Amino acid sequence: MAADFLFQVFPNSGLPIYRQLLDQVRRHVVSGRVSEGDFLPSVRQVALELEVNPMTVSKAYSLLERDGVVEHVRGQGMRIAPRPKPSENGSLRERQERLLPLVEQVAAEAYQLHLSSAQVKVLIDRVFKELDGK
Amino acid sequence: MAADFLFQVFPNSGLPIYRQLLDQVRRHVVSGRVSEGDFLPSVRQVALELEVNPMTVSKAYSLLERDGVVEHVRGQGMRIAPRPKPSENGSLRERQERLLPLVEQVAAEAYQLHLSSAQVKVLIDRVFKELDGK
DNA sequence: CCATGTGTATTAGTGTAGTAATACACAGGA
DNA sequence: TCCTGTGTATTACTACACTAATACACATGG
Repeated sequence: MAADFLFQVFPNSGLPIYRQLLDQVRRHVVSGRVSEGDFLPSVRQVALELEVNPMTVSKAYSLLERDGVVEHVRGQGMRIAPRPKPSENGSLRERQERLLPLVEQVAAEAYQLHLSSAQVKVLIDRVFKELDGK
Repeated sequence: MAADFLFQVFPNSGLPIYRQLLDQVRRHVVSGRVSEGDFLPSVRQVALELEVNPMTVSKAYSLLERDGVVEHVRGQGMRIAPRPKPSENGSLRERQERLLPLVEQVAAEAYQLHLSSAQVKVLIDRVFKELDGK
């Protein structure tokens, strides 16, 4: 599948390495670059390629497992997990509540930037279209 | 004006004290609890009331000043700054770009939660209405 | 000019997040 | 069984975030 490598890190970016990896996997998932059932490159493989410690990669993978994005298969590695059905994730209302804090942060920042709710919604559409497109 | 005190901190909440204060000021501003020209309680006043170090309060105030939320008036304290005109904050496009990273984060999380862009936009409306209402 | 009010520069102490080195447990194929 | 491949528990080091104690600069009103 992926011809070139999935990861890239900037050690001096301020953002911790394990978090950079974690975010990149998430993005690869939503963008469809990796799909349910695919295996991520092994901890040591990533560690060698990026010249970081295996434990750092492991930390990213473990957190992804905790969040249900990947699943650990003994002796084989980390596999992209099936996306849970909506019902297993709580009711619509519960899921919206879970997203609320982030949305509040968006609203607060939008206020400072003099952006109306309509203008924010334009952004939402744009970003969602990006994701679906790929 | 404010009959009771503006601030409240939970030292063991995990969130640093200075950030709790900072966020509360921001919320007071967008909610209209404090308005342009109002003075915030002095560093020492807050420090006494909340039993924290004055420097901790000062840190929150300084960051708010850096972000243009308040302005330092020598000998008098921190005053809520006039909200900058949209034009001084960059073009519409620039301001939207500034908000983009947060929106992308929302989209990623919404994906995991099986929330459509329409469902996210409902949330946006709800939160914005909250703010305008006050 | 002194007393009292602002906020803050400087310095230091403490906890913890991030990273790394090592050794281990488990799975699968030769 | 042994070899090699998974991921990880444990431990330790280091940098930095957070907080605090102190002393200072500036403004204002008596």
